[in-house]
Amino acid sequence: MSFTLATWNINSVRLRAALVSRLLTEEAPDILCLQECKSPVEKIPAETFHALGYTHMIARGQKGYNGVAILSKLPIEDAGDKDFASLGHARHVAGRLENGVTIHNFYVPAGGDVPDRERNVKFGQKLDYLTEMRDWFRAERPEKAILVGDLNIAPREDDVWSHKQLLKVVSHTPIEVEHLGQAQEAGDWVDVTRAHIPEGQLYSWWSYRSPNWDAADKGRRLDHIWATADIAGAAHSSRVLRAVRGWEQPSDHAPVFASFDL
DNA sequence: ATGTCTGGCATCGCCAGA
Repeated sequence: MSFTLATWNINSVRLRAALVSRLLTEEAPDILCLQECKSPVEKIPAETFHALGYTHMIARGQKGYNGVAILSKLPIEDAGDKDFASLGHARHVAGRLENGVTIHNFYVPAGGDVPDRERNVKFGQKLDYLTEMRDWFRAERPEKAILVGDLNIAPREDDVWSHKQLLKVVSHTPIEVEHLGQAQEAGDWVDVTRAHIPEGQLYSWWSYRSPNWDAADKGRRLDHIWATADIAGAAHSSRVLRAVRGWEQPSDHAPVFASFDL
């Protein structure tokens, strides 16, 4: 069984339903995982995606913030969700394909502006969220699983436009990178994107606040595709669709793709 | 500090979150 999977922080699935349709039409991934849908599940334009062949949707939503969804051409069953750090947020949902592969779709908390949990509650929540992910993976020992999403951390020096200038900026601080690394290690997760693209600067997000995002290229790789070690070797063809960041009224994130031959 | 977006509403201008 072969399939192509994509992950994309859409920053409002209702406002950008036409962009989702365009990606589904032009790139036709078998599975698209969305984050920041910012919509209750019942208001996601599922019929629009259904008409394009995405007849399955598993989603968790809330009013205004967060929200994750998995759109699929392939049959997929709901495999539950977790509310790490007990935030009461819709930040995770899992689906299981007929071949037994589980897909986890995550939206890790952004963590606010100040990288100090004593002064910024949101930063502490982000670290707690990652710690609870780690503990869950330690207990669960996931197999035949894929984890995607906006993890809101750019772990490597070449995942940001300036390692030095971002060391104290939330998303690239050493403590966040350490927490993410522990969660990754606990689940024996392979960073599929970097396994395929090991060299060079690679980003999936460019701030709305920076004009000329393309020329300035002050990006960060916040969006990830991981796979457990048992199936990571079946992955190939990873890529970031940078051009999507240049579409009209875009999300500030570009979609990340990978294919699997299982 | 600034920049730019989003959804929500004690809504038509502001706020929080990112």
